[in-house]
Amino acid sequence: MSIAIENFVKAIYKNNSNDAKDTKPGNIAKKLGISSAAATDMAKKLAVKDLLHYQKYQELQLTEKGKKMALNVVRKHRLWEAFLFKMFDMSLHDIHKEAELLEHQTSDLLADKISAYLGHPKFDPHGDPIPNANGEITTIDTSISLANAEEGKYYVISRLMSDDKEFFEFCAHHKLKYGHEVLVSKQFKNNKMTELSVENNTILLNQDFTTLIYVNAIN
Amino acid sequence: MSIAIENFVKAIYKNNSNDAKDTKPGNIAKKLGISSAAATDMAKKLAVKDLLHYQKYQELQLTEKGKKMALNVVRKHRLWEAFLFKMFDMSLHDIHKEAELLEHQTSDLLADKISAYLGHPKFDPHGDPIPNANGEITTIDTSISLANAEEGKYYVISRLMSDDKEFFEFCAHHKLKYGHEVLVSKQFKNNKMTELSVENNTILLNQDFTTLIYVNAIN
DNA sequence: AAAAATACTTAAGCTTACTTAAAAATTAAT
DNA sequence: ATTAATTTTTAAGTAAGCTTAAGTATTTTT
Repeated sequence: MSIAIENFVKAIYKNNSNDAKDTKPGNIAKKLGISSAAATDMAKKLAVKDLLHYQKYQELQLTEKGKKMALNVVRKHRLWEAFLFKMFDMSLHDIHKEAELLEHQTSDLLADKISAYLGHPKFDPHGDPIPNANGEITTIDTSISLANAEEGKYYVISRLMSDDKEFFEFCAHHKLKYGHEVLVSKQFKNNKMTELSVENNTILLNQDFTTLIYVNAIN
Repeated sequence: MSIAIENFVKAIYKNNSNDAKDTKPGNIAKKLGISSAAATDMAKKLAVKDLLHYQKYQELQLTEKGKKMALNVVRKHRLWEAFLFKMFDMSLHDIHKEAELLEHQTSDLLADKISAYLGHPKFDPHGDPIPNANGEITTIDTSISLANAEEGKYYVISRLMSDDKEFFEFCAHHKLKYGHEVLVSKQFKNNKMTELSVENNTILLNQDFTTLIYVNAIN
């Protein structure tokens, strides 16, 4: 299957699993940076290949086959992220960009070798779960976004859900990294802002960022 | 530049540097597994991009720009080979196949990281020289093919010049590996065959293989 | 519930990277 | 040095993956 197809199927998968779920061609097109006409075309083509269900004007839905393909690509992406992160001193954003390319040119064999070398990790450096060789995600995500965190509580960062360069630069600069501890010092509910304490520094985040950072409470 | 272009330019480069030098479209086409019509088309296109010189019915010649592109791809290929060879337990042929794909999806940045991690190696696991970041090969190859080796002399294997699966399986099975020592016990000049002694075993090679294995004399 | 805005689909067309089949040039052979 | 064989080129055509523009359906707004 082509890179375009893999990316299309992956975009639908990520759209379903992440935020809300407008999986109509237009929204997928936006994520992929193509026209919605192209997305409609592709959707029809993939329906014939039994990778998704397509009905005019309806949401796109991956078939089991499509979901499996998406998870296989996601697996390779996240394994590359984990591997590059361990091996080389590169920014999270650079690692993401490399993984975005390498994921399509990696045999299942090599993916398994990487996974074994890393000790079959369950999460990548963003905290995203890594599907196993069968395309299954066995971990349960109990984390919540910072936007929904409770004032006065301590949390551990479990996920940085983005692929935006500026976001990662911000996070790196303010020590907002996977596994780090933060105190939610204040929630400004009306203004949808969150005040954090990280290693003696105070940071004020707006909703654009608080919805991208997921955390687990320390009990 | 596309994968097709990178592979085309690489094929010309390898054809020039390796064996003789029929670099007419038909021969390049054969190496790439495409029709010669397609190769002629591509040659014309690349001439416009100043990657090679094209004149009807003449040999294709890379420009400086084309050579640089080829060497950049070759560098990435050989770095991946060296890297995968070091990290994972995979056959030389499998490593070659992975590198063939990864070479086109690797940023210069990542290539440099891999090179640095490996201590800027000068050779890959086949003994092929690795161009530096400027596309220069600084090593001098003094090796000769087994076909031209002298009877009764000891040699060290310096290059396995192929990408054929059976060839590598044969080499692996008979301990014909980069850096290993061999004794050329007999040259059957009329039959173009070479008898080797490798770790107490005797092997008889025909010309198909002796021209692919390069060695350096032990003085 | 009708009008306006938005979004999806269709249609036509483009580029890349191929193909096959025929025509033209080169190379090899007698 | 012709003829024959081979190879290269040209020409026409295909499929993938896009584009823009126009048409049509769906949503949203009032």
